Amino acid sequence: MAASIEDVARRAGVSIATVSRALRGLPDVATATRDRVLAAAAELDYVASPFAARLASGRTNTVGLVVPFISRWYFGEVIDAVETTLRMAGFDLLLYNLGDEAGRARFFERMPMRKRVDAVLIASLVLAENEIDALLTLGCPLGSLGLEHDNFLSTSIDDAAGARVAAQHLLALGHRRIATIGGDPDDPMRITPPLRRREGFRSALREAGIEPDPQLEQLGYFTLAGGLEACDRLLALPERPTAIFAESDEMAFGAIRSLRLHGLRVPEDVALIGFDDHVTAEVLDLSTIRQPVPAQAHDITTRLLAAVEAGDDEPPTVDVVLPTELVVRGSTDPSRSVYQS
Amino acid sequence: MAASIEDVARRAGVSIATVSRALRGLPDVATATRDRVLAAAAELDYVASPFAARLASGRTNTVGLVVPFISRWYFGEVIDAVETTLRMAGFDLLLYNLGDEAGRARFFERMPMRKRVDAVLIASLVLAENEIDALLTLGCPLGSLGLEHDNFLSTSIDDAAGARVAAQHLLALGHRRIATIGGDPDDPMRITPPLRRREGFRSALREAGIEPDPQLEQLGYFTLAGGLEACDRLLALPERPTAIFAESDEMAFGAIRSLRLHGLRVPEDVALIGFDDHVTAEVLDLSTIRQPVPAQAHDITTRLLAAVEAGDDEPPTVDVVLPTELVVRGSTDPSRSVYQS
DNA sequence: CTGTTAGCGCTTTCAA
DNA sequence: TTGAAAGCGCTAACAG
Repeated sequence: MAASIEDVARRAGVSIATVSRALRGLPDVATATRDRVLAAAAELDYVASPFAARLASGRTNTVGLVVPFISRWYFGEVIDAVETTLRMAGFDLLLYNLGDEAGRARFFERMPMRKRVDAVLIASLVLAENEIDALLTLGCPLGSLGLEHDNFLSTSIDDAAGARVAAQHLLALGHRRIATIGGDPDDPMRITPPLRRREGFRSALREAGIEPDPQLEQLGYFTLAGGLEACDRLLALPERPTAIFAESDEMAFGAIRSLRLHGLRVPEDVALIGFDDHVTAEVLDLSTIRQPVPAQAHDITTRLLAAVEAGDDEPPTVDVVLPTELVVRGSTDPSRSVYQS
Repeated sequence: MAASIEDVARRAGVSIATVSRALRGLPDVATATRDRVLAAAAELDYVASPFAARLASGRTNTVGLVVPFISRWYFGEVIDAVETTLRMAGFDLLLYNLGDEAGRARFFERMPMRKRVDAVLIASLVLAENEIDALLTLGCPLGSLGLEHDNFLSTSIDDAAGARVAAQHLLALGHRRIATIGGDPDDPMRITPPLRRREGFRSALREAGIEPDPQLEQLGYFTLAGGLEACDRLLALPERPTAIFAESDEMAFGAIRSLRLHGLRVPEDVALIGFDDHVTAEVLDLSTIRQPVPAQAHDITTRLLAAVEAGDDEPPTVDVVLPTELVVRGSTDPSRSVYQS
């Protein structure tokens, strides 16, 4: 069997209490004693049993991360960054994937993280009242990525502002008939961006004296295939748009494909801008609104850990908003285009 | 504070041992007693403390999943499927992302899963001797996804056979000058597919009496951008290939982009086939070799859990190989093409 | 079928 | 600065 704290204590000639203190770097341990303990632990290849430690201390050293999906670009980036940040802080990551409505309902009903995490991070979910209540019963710091919630720490971008910038970029290029491909605000999974990006887009048009045309707002469901179909519908209109704002790069990729299949050139026939700055956007020469996903994930995770460290079970709501950035590439600017005509 | 087992025992008028048995569904509990316990637990909204249970039983009800990357299609699918399977079995998922060589070295040195998992699943990694030894010290069932290892349960596909089928498909279409875009067999991260897919590709050519031409084998590093550049290099050859086999769909997507930028038609000028059947392959009308990622992940996870359940710390090596399937789309078959010419 | 009693391997007072 | 001892909240014999 693996060595226990008693083995180390015996070997170092001290009590188990001293071993515990020495190994955790607590003060009030003589340097010589600490060295002896460290040496003994190293020789025995000792690691503390996390479960015993958790039971005794009440701290789990684990953070729960809740995502609606795993296999989408944004969430992959989030999981990656959160995992890295937690790992460096010596925390474990407990991952919960909602998957669909049924999974979401089951999750909030059973609250499977009860008694097993020090903090919870929710990624890009618009939470209902009862869902928030369920999380609050956990009695630990709560974090939200992508939008604010009362009683949550949050880190996000200004989706509306980003969408405005995208629309304004197209307007500045002289476009007046601008379409958007977006998520479904009524999607039962209620993920964050749809509502706000749509809103920002519309406000930019209105400021330019253009009344948003419902026909020019198509649903792409945040998938490539959805973006393709939405673009097909736009191109089937009697008067097609001269520019398209896709509320995510993945939908923009689908739009590129659709435009190609229709024999239309980008940006000469139709200009296109996305949102996210997906790794693939550069390759496809897609203009976009860049959002810093790893930075957001790192920021919220770090602050959540700080709250745990401070023993602050209900930290005051603090919302951090990170900037987005317009990235102009060939899909809107012909002078930069690497597309074939 | 949350209710403990004693609260439930008191409320149900039984001992804590009975509560434990009743709640875990053990036999030898009178139905009436069980009902009373269940009712009391429900009223108190009781859930057992996993840490106390783990400490007492020695079982962690947790499986460690080790992946080299998170933000790649294959691994996203794997994480998703493993998480779902574990969740349904009441197990927690502990996710470890290697990220790069340094992270990989750190992982195998510290073995951060020691004393915290009942089984370990390694995704698509070619393990070195010392890495295998490190894992064996965990003394729990080990699983490998994507290739076999001694002393591991494994589930994979026959990468070589899949690649052969891809090459044979191109040969059957009359192509003789066939290129491949693959991973780097010398990649320090040593992920699985590169070696075998390359091998299968070459053997198919040889059987057709064609000696593989090193110039026609380019590295795409399993990324879209890498695939694009590899394809650029192929098209820059004095005599360009008439068909390309990309060892992953993501690299094939890059190749599609490259071909487009060169003004070449698919499949008229250059035929293209990928490997994986990425969700996007259908949208891009890409022929490919379909591999069942969720099924593989589910199979290995289920068998790993069975070994845990059986208390079988060193289950005999059993390698399951799931079939791949040729999916013909427009990128190789002009008659099915939806591409613009 | 049910209760009693030891632990599981740590952390954390409290004394010394 | 260190040690003794009392738990943390369960599970698992062992009796009865």
